[in-house]
Amino acid sequence: MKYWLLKSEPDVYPWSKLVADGRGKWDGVRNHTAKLNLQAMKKGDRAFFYHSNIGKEIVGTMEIVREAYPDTSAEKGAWFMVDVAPLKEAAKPLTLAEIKTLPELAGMALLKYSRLSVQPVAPAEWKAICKRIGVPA
DNA sequence: GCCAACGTTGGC
DNA sequence: GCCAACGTTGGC
Repeated sequence: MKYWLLKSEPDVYPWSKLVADGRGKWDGVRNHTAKLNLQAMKKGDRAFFYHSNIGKEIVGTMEIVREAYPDTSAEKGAWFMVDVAPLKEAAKPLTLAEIKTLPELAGMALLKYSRLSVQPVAPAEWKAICKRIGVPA
């Protein structure tokens, strides 16, 4: 199983909406590196939901429930989307500011490639973050 | 094929 | 609101 981090601006698509819907389509990704990550996802992989811009924190965990398929929001070209379902809400969200202070998370893609909206998370990082936010790894 | 200009993302 | 990072576009 692989681990990922997906970013969304909460005023566009917040965690609360995903929870209310029970399942969501992760579309609109228009960056090639992010696209490759979407295509590498397997059903059953896990991902963090990160609120960018507002909040700047990891707010919950998700499961990939449908592997990459053509993005229905794309006018042309081969962009892809996946479907996700919420797993656990963070008992205590982990902010970007906190992530920067933790040595075990210093290598995160989130810090190095701040603009990448779909990025991989190392297993050790996944475990450390789950512990911090109070959800089962 | 190079590179300057420009647009977008996202943190501050 | 500003700015850094970085991807894309277009002139040459």
